[in-house]
Amino acid sequence: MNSPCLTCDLRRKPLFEQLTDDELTDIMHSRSGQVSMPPKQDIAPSPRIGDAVCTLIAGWAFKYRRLPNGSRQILDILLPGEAIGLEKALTGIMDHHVQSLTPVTVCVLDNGAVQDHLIGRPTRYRTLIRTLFAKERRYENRLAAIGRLTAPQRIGYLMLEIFDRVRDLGIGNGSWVHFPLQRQHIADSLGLSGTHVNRSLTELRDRGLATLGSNMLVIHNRDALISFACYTTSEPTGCQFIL
Amino acid sequence: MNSPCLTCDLRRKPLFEQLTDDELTDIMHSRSGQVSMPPKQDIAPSPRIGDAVCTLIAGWAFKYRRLPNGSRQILDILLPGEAIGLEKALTGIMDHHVQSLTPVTVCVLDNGAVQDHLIGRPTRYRTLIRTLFAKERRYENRLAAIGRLTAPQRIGYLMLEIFDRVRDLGIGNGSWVHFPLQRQHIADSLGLSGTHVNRSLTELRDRGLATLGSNMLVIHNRDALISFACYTTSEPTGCQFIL
DNA sequence: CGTGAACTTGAGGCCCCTCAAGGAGTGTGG
DNA sequence: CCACACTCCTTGAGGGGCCTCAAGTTCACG
Repeated sequence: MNSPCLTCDLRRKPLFEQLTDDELTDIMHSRSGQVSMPPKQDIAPSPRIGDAVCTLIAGWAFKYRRLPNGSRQILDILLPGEAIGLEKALTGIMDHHVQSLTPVTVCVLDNGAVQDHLIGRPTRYRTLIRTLFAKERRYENRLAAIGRLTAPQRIGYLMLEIFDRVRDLGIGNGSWVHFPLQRQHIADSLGLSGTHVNRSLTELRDRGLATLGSNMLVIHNRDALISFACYTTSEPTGCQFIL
Repeated sequence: MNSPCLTCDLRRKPLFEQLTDDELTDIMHSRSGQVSMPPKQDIAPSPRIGDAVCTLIAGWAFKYRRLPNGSRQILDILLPGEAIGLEKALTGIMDHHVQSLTPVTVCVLDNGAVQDHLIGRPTRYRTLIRTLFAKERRYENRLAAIGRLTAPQRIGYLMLEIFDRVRDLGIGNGSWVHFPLQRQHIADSLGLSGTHVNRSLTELRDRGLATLGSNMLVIHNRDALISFACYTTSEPTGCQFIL
């Protein structure tokens, strides 16, 4: 039951910090199970998982918040390897929801055990801090995009950001990637309306920059799209924290 | 020359982590000096400070980025106690500028010494992580505000956020605070134009919510403004990291 | 008193929103 | 096999929020 961590392919990817045997054993012991869910389900908080920490090991999800006026703001897209609810374990606060975008599988961990895991492991602290700084940069980029770019530019920015993150994970293939976000997800990520996202997508296609087909994104001219969307290409973060 | 840290009033404020004598001595030794600058000057990177880490000990500043199309996006307002350039020391990357908003004073530290300071001090690591999570929440709030609120709502949100941060620092006084942001600063923080900020300010005043006078913000009806601006009141973060 | 920066106010226009209806694809039940 | 429902995508029309450009006003400062 606790063996999967040792043979987990995801951890081995060069994007992530490579754990020592000691660390791996410790994580394994704090693992309480594995849960799979269909798309469009709230992962956290949820009846099945509560507000425990978990690691997304397969599938896509997104972090979002709902405003008093009913609208939804998507805060981040979550890819395999990302921790869900870590802030709940470490700071006691979790003021957003996480919903699955595709079928997902998560590893559920024990909150207290995660806190204990970090104690006495300064390397892990340092990696977590680097990862948090990287996320801060991503938020800053997003802020600049939403605040200062037009709709087609924002969409181009989102495309490039996701494209690069998928590529860094090592699951990209040339100039196209799997892209399970619907129009409304893009809209809620970028402060737009669903219908206008659609119009902007045709503009991106007509300009020969990128095409969004059925769950598939093709980038026709990366350099042109980068300059069109004012994209700041981010150098790989070194190693990313993973639980 | 190195004694000021021991008598520094800023560190004693309850908002910040209280350092042990050992930690304080260590910080003192990595201090290379103190610099004062007038408003509207770039603090980092700058000829006088380079890209060294420093702590803002008096005055207001802001973090910003300039886009290829010439526009400016303000990423965050910096208040006394905030570290400048910490990401440069810990991750090697610093892709924004910091400019003074009022006359400021910063304590300049040695980059390498700051890295060494953290090693072997898990409590400081933990505080830094909590502070980074808190900043992540602030960015998420800002993202939701810019993405999903109207101009007057966004401005109300910014007012409340700054008001609360100043109050948490212990330098607020009842229902008004010093507020050195100009129209254009507000605009560049919230993805608006300077002229429209002005129009929105008159709306906030006409609604009896808040008035922005010469470098002074008065909040007339806090509860009404909170509900108008969809503000999520943030519980104090416990203790904030300070160098 | 002249100068420059910031604030204020107006006019016109565009980007994006809202509302609405139709089309395409998919799963379900008869 | 087809009708039906449901979701998502697409396209259109109209309107409003915010932008841009521009001129006038206030204020600090030399």
